Amino acid sequence: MYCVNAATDAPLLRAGLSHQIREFIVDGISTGRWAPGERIVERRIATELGVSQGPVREALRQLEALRLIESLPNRGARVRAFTEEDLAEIFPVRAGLERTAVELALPHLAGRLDALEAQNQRLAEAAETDDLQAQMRLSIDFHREIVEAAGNRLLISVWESLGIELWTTLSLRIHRTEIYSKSAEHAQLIEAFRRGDPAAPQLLHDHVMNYAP
Amino acid sequence: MYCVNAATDAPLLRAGLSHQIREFIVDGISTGRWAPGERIVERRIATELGVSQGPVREALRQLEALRLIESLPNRGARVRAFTEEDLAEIFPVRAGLERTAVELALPHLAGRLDALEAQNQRLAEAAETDDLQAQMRLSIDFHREIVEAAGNRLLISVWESLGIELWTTLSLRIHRTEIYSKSAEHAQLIEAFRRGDPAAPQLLHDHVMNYAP
DNA sequence: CATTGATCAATGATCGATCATATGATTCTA
DNA sequence: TAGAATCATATGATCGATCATTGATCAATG
Repeated sequence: MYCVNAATDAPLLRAGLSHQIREFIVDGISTGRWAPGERIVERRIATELGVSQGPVREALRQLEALRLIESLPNRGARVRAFTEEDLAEIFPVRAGLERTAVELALPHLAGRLDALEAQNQRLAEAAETDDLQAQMRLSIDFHREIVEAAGNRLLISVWESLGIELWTTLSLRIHRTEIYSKSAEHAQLIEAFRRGDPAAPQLLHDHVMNYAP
Repeated sequence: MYCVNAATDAPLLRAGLSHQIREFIVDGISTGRWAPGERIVERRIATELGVSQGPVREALRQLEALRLIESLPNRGARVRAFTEEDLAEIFPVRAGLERTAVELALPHLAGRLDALEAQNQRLAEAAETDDLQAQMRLSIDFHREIVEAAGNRLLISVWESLGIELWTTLSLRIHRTEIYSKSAEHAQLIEAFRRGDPAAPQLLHDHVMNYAP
């Protein structure tokens, strides 16, 4: 059993319908189909994708959690106007969370250094190519590895909820911002972790803030 | 137009149905109607409240975001088993966010000191009573005031998403944990803010961590 | 006896239709 | 004609019903 996207005829497997609808809308936003501030009408999407209103609603709620859209009771959803400011707000929060992550992880980060170095190696290799998307993903993976090393599930889930990858992608497409994925900086961080440097949390914090616009 | 809770006959206004259902479930969890680990069946609640499945689903998704329940695709939702560990995980995250908040707020926190002192005054007064719930709420309000002073909307929303009030209430009811709402400590913090003490962020961080179990 | 496959009940996921509200157009009144 | 009242339309919110997946039960098989 499957659905068909009326526009592209691409078959969509049933499992995780709202998930797929979410991807569809994200794509529509990042390609500019829906301009910032524009309304997103549940039923219109439902009709277009050949699904019903329910899954679309769920998708919109998920996008609201990612701060990609705003919605008011009885008045529907609209695409947020991502200003530079919106983007800038992410960095202090992310930096603060990752600083905490290192504080928590430092005791048992020693056993994870291999994974971090492997990660960073891949980033260094990708830096040779011009696949920005891949560089970004690898760079984020490096940070994710650290956050996971903290062993605090809430911290991970809060960090993931920032939707860093998504927002960075949008920022690339919409604001044409630069990406700096300096594996050299990451190497320095790894060294700090290795020697259990008490300044390591702050080092990572500042490293993140350096990305900020 | 209204619905009636079949159990209590309390009329529920239509507006914000999923909101009210959420409160109903939260209440059921905190009073032990649903034990930790127990399944929460969408249709059973829907029938009991005389509503349909949709709003119940939405309520459950909200509770999932608050980490009060867990749910798996096609397998429904169950009450999380809030261990001491779950509770403990909140504190480092909260402490990290509030440290960041002070870092951001410090420059323009001077103008907000009055509000903070008023807040803390109310807490001091409530400490005379034995209304723990009120003390907790006031204590949290003090911290919220600081987070809001940072002027970073994302930070606020992430901090709010921790559901500190809810979790503290549950912790009170389930684990019978103590609450320390030391307005004296808050007064010290205010002093640090007043003199723009660069250690203020860390002071708040440590203050929060002192609450941790 | 353990394993596999079929069957079935429970229930989450989805659907199509209806209800209710917000917004804008239209009419009415002073 | 300005402002209030009324109506029409679009659409979010909710409903009742159906589809599909899961997990349990149990028979058949090796």
